Amino acid sequence: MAEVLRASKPLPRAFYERSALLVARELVGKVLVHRTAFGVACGRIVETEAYRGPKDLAAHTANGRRTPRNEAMWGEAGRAYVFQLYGVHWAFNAVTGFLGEPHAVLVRALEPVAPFELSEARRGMSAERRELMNGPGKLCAALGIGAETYGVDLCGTSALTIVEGLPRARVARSARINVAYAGEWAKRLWRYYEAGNRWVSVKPRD
DNA sequence: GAATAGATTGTCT
DNA sequence: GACAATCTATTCT
Repeated sequence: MAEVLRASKPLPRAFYERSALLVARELVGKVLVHRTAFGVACGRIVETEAYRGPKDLAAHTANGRRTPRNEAMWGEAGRAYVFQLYGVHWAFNAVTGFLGEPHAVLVRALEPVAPFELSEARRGMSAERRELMNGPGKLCAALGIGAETYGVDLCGTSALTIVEGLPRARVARSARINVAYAGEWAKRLWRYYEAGNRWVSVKPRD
């Protein structure tokens, strides 16, 4: 896998300049990579969710809301939208669509990819554990994603990128997680995950 | 494996 | 002041 990563280039901007639903589906199987002074940590994307403001009431950009926090969602596709919730956990999104279209894809779970050392140290557990990066907050902790990566360009030479991954199994879909407040929008099947993958966060009940 | 409760703080109204 | 695109420990089956 390490060789695969070295040979892989970041996904081009054109990849992100499409419907969030399409990008969410196609991100499954790709590999998220973060290089820092401490080393490299990465994971294969196995679960995503699409957020499509201003109509989508589950999105931070619902009803055209635009604040310092969600500014990145209004910007260029292919950049990172990182936010903190519950004051402690970080979550990572890839901005999608065209300029002025505040859409993004939340990465909800990763399958560990070697080298594991840095992720294991950051999470204080072995890569054998299902909990290493099977949730939005957990994967950000494992990869060291935080305030410093806000708005970073995923398509350039940044420390944070997404590269072509390994073949994937069937991609299944379900309703998004923890967005009950969005009413009818919460029922949309905008969560995508690799069928049968043990690293998916919440067990699908489809 | 599944369900439940409590933690905890930045962000926006 | 209310709430949040969550996590962890705990308590069950």
